[in-house]
Amino acid sequence: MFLELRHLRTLIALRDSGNLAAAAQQLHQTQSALSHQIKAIEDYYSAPLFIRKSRPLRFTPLGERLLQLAETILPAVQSAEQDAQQISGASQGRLHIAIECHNCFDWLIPTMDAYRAQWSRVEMDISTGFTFEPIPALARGRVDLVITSDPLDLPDIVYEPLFRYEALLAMANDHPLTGRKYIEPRDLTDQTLITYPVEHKRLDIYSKFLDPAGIVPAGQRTSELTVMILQLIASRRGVGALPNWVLAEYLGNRYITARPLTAAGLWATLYAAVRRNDRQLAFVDAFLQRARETAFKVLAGIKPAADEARHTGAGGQRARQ
Amino acid sequence: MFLELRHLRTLIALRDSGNLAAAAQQLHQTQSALSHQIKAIEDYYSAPLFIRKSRPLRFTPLGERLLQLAETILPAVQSAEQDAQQISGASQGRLHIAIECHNCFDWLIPTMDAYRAQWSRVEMDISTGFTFEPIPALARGRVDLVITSDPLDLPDIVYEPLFRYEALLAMANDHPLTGRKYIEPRDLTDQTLITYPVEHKRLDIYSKFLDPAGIVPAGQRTSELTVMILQLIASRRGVGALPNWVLAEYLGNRYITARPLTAAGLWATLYAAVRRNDRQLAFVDAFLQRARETAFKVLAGIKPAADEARHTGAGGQRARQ
DNA sequence: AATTAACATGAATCAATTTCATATTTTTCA
DNA sequence: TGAAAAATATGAAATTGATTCATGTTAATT
Repeated sequence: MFLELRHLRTLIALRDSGNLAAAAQQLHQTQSALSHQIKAIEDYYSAPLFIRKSRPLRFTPLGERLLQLAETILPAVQSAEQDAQQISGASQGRLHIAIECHNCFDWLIPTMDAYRAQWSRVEMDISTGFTFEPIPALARGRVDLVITSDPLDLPDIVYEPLFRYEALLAMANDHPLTGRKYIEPRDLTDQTLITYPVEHKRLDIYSKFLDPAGIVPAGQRTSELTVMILQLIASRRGVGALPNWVLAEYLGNRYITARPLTAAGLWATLYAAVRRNDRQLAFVDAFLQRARETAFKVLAGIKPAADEARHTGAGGQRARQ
Repeated sequence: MFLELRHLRTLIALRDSGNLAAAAQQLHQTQSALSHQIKAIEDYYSAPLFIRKSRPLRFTPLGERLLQLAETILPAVQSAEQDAQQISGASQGRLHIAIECHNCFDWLIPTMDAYRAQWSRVEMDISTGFTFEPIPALARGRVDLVITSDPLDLPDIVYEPLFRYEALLAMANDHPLTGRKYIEPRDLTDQTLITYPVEHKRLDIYSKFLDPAGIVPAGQRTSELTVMILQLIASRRGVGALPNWVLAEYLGNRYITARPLTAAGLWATLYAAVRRNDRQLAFVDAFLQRARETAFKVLAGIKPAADEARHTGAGGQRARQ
């Protein structure tokens, strides 16, 4: 009568990821939040849930028992929630999505396909938010969900984190910079940078990497299409910063190599912005889950290669907007 | 990912008790709280959980599905929590209980027996709080739990509701007032009232029934012992106000009859007072659960007779302290 | 021993839940 | 059918609870 599902979900995440900080990230919360939460359980039982020293983290018998409960129960909850959504009539609704990222299609299309299978009565539509301001449009009800990586604070708009990604510098396989473990701003002084054709300040590689160091690359070139950018990079016309999930499938073939920007890496979070009231609707919530799930699968494929080998992105503690 | 156990517990209570207000009472919350909570679920699924018209309340398929989830899951949670308590080492602790009610033994002893079976390492003790002020003693750490029916507001002391009970006027079987459906203050002007020997203001029959009406009974007599009071009543020495749960077993034999005080009945809530910090300890929490459970069983036996036949105690909305 | 990673903690903030007070709807009964 | 009673709903305020922020402490690593 004390436990809540939230606690059980935390335990699962903790087991899956092996340490508090990583679990917190998986749940889009801070390490502190989980620490407090676990402490609450431990205080309640006056006993520890896991052994702090020792990695990979080991659970105590108490922890194991609750974990076991989580394992038996959470799937039942999930399937009940699915049934409930189905029963409640694949309730109709509208989900007009605006995207602010050129390459989100990679995971968005699969997400929408999977989503549509369950929510056939929800009317979906995508528009690219390059010709209008998506967030104000969201506030005004013109669109219902905006995918963006920089939250703009407006009343009644909330930002649900979808996943974190890392921008990597992609270059031809035989490019001199492939020798580096990671790239520093001054490495780009004599390079041509290939980007999407959007405002300067909207490109993280400028706003978070080059500009702070006062570096300007030798040349710039733009393209609307991700595949085109990759073509240009492969054919040695320049280098470009792209999200790890985009590069995932291209790193397989031997034309392109990617390196982190900065030792710590250049990380960002992708959010789904929705109106505050819509957040608590099943058909919206389900979309968010699908998106996270799809993205997770895409990213899981590249984890060992691009991510876990290095720092885990120690960065700040910020979790949501 | 939206549901919490809290929601499921509400659904079960709702099914068990057939209407919102009763469910709320069972959960020691207000009707309003449950209404809001259910609305939240319904908003989420954009579909109703139960059909409002029609009593006994009927669930929709959506409601049924979630109810089914609750039924499969909650027992698992309960047994896991029990195991967890066991594992966590039947953690030792101290539970010195002070009671402010003369007749609480009726359910307290069974409660303690059941409790001790699970929590053998918890050191228990009872003292009657008639020679000292129990709540200050609790604050000072002299005792750990106080059973009382009138909360005294102190910082760091919280009151956990155990159950509601009704004070009934007990009288000999052939007493003239047995003719009444319920008793009014002036009915007692020519009666002798038998009470426990405690302060006038601590007796609800005075503070909430006779005093407001400005009535003084013809005589008064006191006794420490519940059985003695019952003896006196049965032998026509007077009448006395006793909680419904005390009378439950004595109404069986044909010596005593009980009637509500006032058409609405004279209701009160029995609380367990604990230090704020202690509330979130498993061994304390477990005691509260046991107490409620035991009390529930005792009261269940008399429900149809003394309670449900009349008003359900429409009274206020207040749920906890 | 110094450095870094991992976890803990107190205070402040933010969000969610609950209550209070009252309105609305439904049911019952004369 | 209308009045009274019962049941449920609702908005705003208050309370409680959870999360973050900023930083401290402990454990692991080089």
